[in-house]
Amino acid sequence: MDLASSLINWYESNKRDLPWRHTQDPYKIWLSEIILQQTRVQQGLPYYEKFVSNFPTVKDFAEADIDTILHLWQGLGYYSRARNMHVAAQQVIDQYNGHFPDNYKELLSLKGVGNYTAAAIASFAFREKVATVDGNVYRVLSRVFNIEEDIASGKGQKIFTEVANQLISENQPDIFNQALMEFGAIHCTPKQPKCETCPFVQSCESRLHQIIDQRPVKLKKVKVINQYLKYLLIEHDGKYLMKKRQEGDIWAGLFDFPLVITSEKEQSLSNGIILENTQLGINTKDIFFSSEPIKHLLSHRRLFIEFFHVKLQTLLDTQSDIFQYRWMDINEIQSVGKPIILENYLRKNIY
DNA sequence: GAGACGTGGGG
DNA sequence: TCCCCAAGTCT
Repeated sequence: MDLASSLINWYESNKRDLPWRHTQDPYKIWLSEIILQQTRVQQGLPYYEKFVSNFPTVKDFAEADIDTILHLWQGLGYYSRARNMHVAAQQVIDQYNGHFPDNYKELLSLKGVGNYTAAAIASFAFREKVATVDGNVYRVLSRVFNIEEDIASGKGQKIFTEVANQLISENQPDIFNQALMEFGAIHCTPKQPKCETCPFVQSCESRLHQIIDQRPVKLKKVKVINQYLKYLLIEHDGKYLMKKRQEGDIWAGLFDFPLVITSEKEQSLSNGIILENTQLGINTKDIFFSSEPIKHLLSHRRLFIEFFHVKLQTLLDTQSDIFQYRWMDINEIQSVGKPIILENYLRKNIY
């Protein structure tokens, strides 16, 4: 039996029951694929349910307010996914008459839909014979065929895509794609793969050479930097000063408090630093409470965060609109998307 | 092509 | 505690 058939057999008796496997609706498949990018199934599941029930159709999604979408997305990370989805939904409405494009090539034109996601939608919703090449596929193929090429390189991506498209089932490309990824996700796992019960153990080349733990080859190492964030919770008349974060930085589109960022650990918060970073006329003597530092890890930064509570007796005489600041009460703050670190802190101390 | 972009889980 | 990672894409 060929690899594709064995894989599909394995899949039929081992697959997880996941909601997006019960639909052929390209919209719902698109939702699930974007949500699952760089995200575990367990973390993505509740978000999928939330989005499907809040926006049953791509039209509902396209017409929604981006702030509502980002609030629903809160806690999932990689917020550009949500912003890009909003654009893509509008593309579907405007350019495709409200119907998702039904082929790989056109799907690629949608914002936030790259090689992987276009292949996923094309094969799952329309049975197009195009391989989905994700992290699981890299891992499984690199092990079974002992492919040494760096998966982060352009050459590597080309090689793995070719191999996958060579293996893909003629009649069931959709099931094959699901099966290969599922096999990587729950059987040929990054750590402690279940080689004892693997249907391919006899022919797995990296297993034969005992170098499974060296596959796939991933050379790229992300550099992690330290940053020290000091948030100012400026309160007046039951409202707090916030602003929407702009494009080109983390948490773009989410709401945030004024903050001071330094790359070195500062001993104290001086008036000069506050003024320089926030342009607000806040004085350190207005601070009546400061929290213990909280460590928050991003994939590319180590954040050390402190919260400084400021109570204003009189309103700031700065022109806060110029800096796009606005006063928001607790209800408003709860209703918008915020970095998870803020949501956690507010829940514990303010809400 | 390298780097940026979040969060949570597991060893 | 630390490191790696989880259904990638954009700039």
